[in-house]
Amino acid sequence: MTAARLFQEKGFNGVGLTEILTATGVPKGSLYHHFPGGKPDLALEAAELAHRETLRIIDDAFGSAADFEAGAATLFYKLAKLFDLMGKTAGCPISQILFDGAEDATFRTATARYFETWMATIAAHAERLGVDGAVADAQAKRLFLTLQGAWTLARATGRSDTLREVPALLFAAPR
Amino acid sequence: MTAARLFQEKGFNGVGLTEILTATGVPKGSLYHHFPGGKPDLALEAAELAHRETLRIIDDAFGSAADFEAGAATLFYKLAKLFDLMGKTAGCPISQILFDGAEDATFRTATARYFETWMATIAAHAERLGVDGAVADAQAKRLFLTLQGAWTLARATGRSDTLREVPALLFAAPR
Amino acid sequence: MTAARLFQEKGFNGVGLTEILTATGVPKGSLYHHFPGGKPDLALEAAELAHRETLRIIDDAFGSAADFEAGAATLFYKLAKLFDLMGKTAGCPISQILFDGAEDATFRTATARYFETWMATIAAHAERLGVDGAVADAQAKRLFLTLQGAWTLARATGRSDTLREVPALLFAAPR
Amino acid sequence: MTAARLFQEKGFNGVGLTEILTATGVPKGSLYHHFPGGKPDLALEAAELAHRETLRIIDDAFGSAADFEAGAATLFYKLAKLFDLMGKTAGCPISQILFDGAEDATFRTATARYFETWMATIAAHAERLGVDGAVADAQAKRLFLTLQGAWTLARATGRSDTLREVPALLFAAPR
DNA sequence: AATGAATGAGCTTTCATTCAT
DNA sequence: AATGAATGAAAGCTCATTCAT
Repeated sequence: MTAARLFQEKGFNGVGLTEILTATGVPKGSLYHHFPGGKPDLALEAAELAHRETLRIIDDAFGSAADFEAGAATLFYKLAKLFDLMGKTAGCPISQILFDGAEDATFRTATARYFETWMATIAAHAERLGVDGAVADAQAKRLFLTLQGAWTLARATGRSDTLREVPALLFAAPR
Repeated sequence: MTAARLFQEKGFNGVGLTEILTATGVPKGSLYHHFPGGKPDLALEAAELAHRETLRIIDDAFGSAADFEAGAATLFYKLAKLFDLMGKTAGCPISQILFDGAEDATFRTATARYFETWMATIAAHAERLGVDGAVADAQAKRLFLTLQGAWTLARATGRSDTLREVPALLFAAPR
Repeated sequence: MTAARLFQEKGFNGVGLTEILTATGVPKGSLYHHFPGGKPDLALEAAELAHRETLRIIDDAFGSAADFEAGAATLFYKLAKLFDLMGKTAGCPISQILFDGAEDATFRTATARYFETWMATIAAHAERLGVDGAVADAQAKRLFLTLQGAWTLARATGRSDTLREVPALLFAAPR
Repeated sequence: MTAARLFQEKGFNGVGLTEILTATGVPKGSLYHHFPGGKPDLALEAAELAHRETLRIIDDAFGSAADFEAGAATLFYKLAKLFDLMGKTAGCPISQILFDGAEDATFRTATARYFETWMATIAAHAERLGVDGAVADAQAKRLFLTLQGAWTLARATGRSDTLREVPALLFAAPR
């Protein structure tokens, strides 16, 4: 959906309903038929969409991977490519869509749920690829947190390589 | 400044100038004398303030530390405490203040500059504490990216422990 | 009908079609089959309903009365009770339904017709109960005007006694 | 004020802010400077204005009167003239302005206060003109209620004579 | 230098109504 | 005959900014 993309670029408060409506060609009155809750409702659905797309990307990356490290590398490459495609200005869709107004509890809990699903999915892939149970959870969390950070930094610098360099940082770097 | 705090909680687009003015008691017309550029100008200054405060926290944490790991632990504890103090709803001040509208290049470059300063500062502390050159840079970047991610996740979950658990994740977790 | 009641409480412009439809369970599209003229049409019918109900109350009150004064007393007591039942917030149904927008001539003439019917009916009861012709008309008009006024005042004060006190005012008060 | 007049003609819900703004030439943003509470605030002030004007008319009518009946006659003549001047479509300003949404307690209590002031003022004039205490109160109330009713009926019929005929009804009519 | 008043474009949302099925 | 989807005009209100003082 176009709305998801606009939110992802400018954040929940950064996009106006009029802007979305114009961009999509949808007439003004129609929106409240499909999203009776208005803008928050629309954002929630856009987030759900972005969430599912992200899950798909995670599964694609790890699904065909030989091991966890290879899967992670693929994942960051895919995200970097997407980042470039979207104009080097979009961040993590979920935080962008749901996080300007952290005062809204619905938004916060939805965000938490999505993030936890991502971590759980990554952990599941790790286990499937031979990583030991508890280690898998830690690895998944580490990967997720770094991913969030790298997304933010990439947005600031405008460099998608910020994302591509993460796997090396995670697995090759000495401690 | 109060403005910095409001921005940090609700993001650049999430706060209205009126809200800030009311909260600070500053009269409406005055703002444009001190910040001729208007809201962006104010945000830039609030960000600068938040940046310096963050630097101070980093220096405090590592300044009195026995080694890099201990410094990192202290840093995350300090941030967690701050997070609780601010109502479990604030995120990284820089991204909150400058990042709704990544379309603004001034905002983006300022953000990048701040982030790089943080990483460089952390790296310098690492070296001072005995971490080898290239390794120090990688460690600093890893710490920064994870910090960003953890801040975001903490905001979503409302749990400051998300931040406190990071050091264990970074240094104790097997790979 | 539920619509009549909503109009009576909030006035023609104070109620939305959606609100009425929701309250009645009638599907959105159906309305224009039964009321091709839309909202005004519905209001007209609601007014007709309220009118007939009012007539019934008038007839009930005077029908079993020993004399005109007794009938009037009963009438005001009935209306006071109804007023309490409706939440102390409803006024004369006809003015509420048809009178926000006096610009509509159809509404105005309908209102005039209803009011005149009420006065004529009361006058007829008066004559039947022994009041002399011309006097009956004056009495009926006086009663009607005071009734309107008392309804309005009752709405403002939220006191149904405002209505109950009218008969004493009309018949016992010295001049 | 123009706003008062528009409200008086169409009721609180019957007038749009835009309509008022256009009619007065006042720009959109200005309104909320002078009336921070928005439309209700504006309505409250318009009502206050109308209230004072009404008081003035009452005082004018009774001030130069030889006795209470003469004062009442003058009052109704003045109101009838005003009614014609305003296009035979305006009703009691207070009920028109504050009464669509009787759900608003502020509106209701303001209305009650105004009405009681009117009655008290009329009663005071009555006493001054020689009417006995308790009788004066009853007379004032009777006059007020009938006035309200007549205003409504005049609006429905479009005949200002409805108002002019009230004094005869009140004082000459046999009982 | 400092400010409260003023501004109009824009905000999200609701409205009464029409239409394709 | 009956209806949920669709519609754009208008609703009330807030916005960041400018200006006369």
